[in-house]
Amino acid sequence: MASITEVARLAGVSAATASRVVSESDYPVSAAARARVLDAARELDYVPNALARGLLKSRVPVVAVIVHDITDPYFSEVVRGVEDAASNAGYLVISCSSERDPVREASYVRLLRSMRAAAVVFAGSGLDDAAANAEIERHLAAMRADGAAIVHLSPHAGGDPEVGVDNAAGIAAMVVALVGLGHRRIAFLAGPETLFVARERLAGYRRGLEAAAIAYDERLVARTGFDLAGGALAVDLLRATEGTGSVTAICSANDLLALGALQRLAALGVGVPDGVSVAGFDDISTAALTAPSLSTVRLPLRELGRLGFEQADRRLAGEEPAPRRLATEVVLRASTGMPGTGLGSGR
Amino acid sequence: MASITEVARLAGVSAATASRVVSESDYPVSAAARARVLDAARELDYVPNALARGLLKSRVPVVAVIVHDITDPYFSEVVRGVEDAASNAGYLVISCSSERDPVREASYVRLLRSMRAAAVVFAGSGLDDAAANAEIERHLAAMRADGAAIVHLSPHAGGDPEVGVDNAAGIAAMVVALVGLGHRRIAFLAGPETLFVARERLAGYRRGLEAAAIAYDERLVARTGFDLAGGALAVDLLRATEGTGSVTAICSANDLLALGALQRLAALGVGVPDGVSVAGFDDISTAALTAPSLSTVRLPLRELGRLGFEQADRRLAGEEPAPRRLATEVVLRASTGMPGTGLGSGR
DNA sequence: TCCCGGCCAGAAAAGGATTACTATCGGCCC
DNA sequence: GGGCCGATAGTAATCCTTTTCTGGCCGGGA
Repeated sequence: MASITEVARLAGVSAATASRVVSESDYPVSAAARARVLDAARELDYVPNALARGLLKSRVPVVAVIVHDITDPYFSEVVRGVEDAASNAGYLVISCSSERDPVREASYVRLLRSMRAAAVVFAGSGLDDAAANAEIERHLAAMRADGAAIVHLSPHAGGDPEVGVDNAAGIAAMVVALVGLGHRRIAFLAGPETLFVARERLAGYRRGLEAAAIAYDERLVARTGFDLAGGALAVDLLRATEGTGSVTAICSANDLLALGALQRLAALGVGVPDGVSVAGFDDISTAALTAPSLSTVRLPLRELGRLGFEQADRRLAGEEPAPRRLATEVVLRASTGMPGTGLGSGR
Repeated sequence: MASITEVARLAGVSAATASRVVSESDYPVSAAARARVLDAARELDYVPNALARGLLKSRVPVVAVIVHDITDPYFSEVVRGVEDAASNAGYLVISCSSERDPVREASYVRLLRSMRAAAVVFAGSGLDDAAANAEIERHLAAMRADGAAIVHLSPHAGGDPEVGVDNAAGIAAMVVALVGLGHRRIAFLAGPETLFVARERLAGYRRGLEAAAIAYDERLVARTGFDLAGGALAVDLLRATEGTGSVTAICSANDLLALGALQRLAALGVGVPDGVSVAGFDDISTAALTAPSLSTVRLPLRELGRLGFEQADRRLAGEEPAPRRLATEVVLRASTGMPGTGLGSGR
């Protein structure tokens, strides 16, 4: 591969001049020299070495997105949003699936630090795990000191996200919508307690109940993993609990839980929504494809990613942009309806 | 951020010695010096600069995956497979959504070249677009000459993939399975003609018909985009064609097409499978979640990604691994059954 | 005529790590 | 005792680009 030196030699100028031309510096270069350099660069198929450049600038045009799992439609959508904005700005996007494993996450962040990534966007919620967060925070501090931008899209140990959605308000709105349909016994699939975002959503559930003057009943809250399997398990847990037969609606902290519940309910012969109504949260692309199609709360995921990059970009430019909070929207599809026969029905 | 020089100074040794310790070279270093260097590195929170290292080695521990769209479950699954294998080997994964736009793809490859990515894995099928492929090929040639590994997981302009599946055999097997259920009039949603993989799958459809001694009928083949919208459109196209009312099964070149068809058929009031049977291809995670759940051909997508990285890794190690072909498997779910009332039924 | 400012070109240093090469020292063989 | 070898340590070159600094040259003002 040709280097700037070879381009300079072919063009009959110094490396400095060649560099000024190809990197579009505003240092003045005569038109003649400029043309010769451009010709030489084309001739040699010159592509600048981003590593050499990065070594000097202590930053390489790469933004990383830390997700829990790239195959989760929630995260792939966010990553796509980051990528749309980032590629316009000439950045590449690294995606890291941490599987919610703090050790993996830490080793990713270390690698990103060693690569001098310009920015790190944390798409997933942080975990409440002090020991693990310590190492991550050490790396992040070093990166920040070095000029990198760190952006969170979900609540985390360090506080609120720079760009995010109002999770509590979103869930509360769904609870209110369910109440509007006539439901009074509404269960909640809460996901894991260690996840900050899950806590916010649980708080939203409580707030929604409060707004409807319905008493909070701990027995109606199922805490499981944040995925399909967790949703199925939650249904079983709920049904095994005393006093849940009269539940007519299940509100979920995310779509995957709701989808898992849907599958399990179908297997159990509980109709949806004529037995129980089921609502999700996130509006991942699959939600509209299931049968019955899933009522949920739409999060502008791609937009979230786009704004996440934009926030990072402005930070890199030395600005101090204000935090952003995006609006959510309740989307009622076929999985919710008037109160039915209840969770206790079916086989 | 501390450099190796500072570590060396604190340890009271030369940079060379410090480097030999932290990079685990097999050059002999006394136990005493080694311990002092390790202590100093820990003390200074030293993390080697991957750019400096990469500048020297002309390669950075990054593997890129070129996909059409990371939000397509097919691709996110493949990317995840690459990542699983790559992160074990200490690599980061860059994903690039080209949107099947050759210009975008070319600019991504250029960026990867400038970054000295160690490997590029093309997850999606190539497009038959000579002009666009020329620039890409120029960059790839330079990267290969520089020691990078290029791996394709789908057929492309340059020929067969290094790791891939037998698309034709997979589709043919599904056609045979449909024939086994009693179908004789089987339509095919082919996707775009310009996509190499779509051509292979169409060939598989013809081969399957041939095996069942059914004449190929061009009117039963719908060529559209490779996504949900394409599937819906294909149903409309088919229904607008003379002589398709008797079609009892729709075989699709990928799951997204089949899912789009499913949605459209539901809207049209054509039952599945009692009106027509619908079959997909790929077995993306959504396929099992729809209603009716989608019969399809399972591709080991994650495994494909894993092996793609492994192939790249072995190439980087100087080996010349043999191409791999992975087996596919017909998965019959609820969207297929005995021949029904036909595509012409419904509203 | 002399000096100064503007324009442009180039030399050289810096950024961080690796490695080929050189150097030192103790010990061993003849 | 001289020469040589093995084990370590260090020096310096190298990867490629950017940028600061120096300097040449030309035109214009005093």
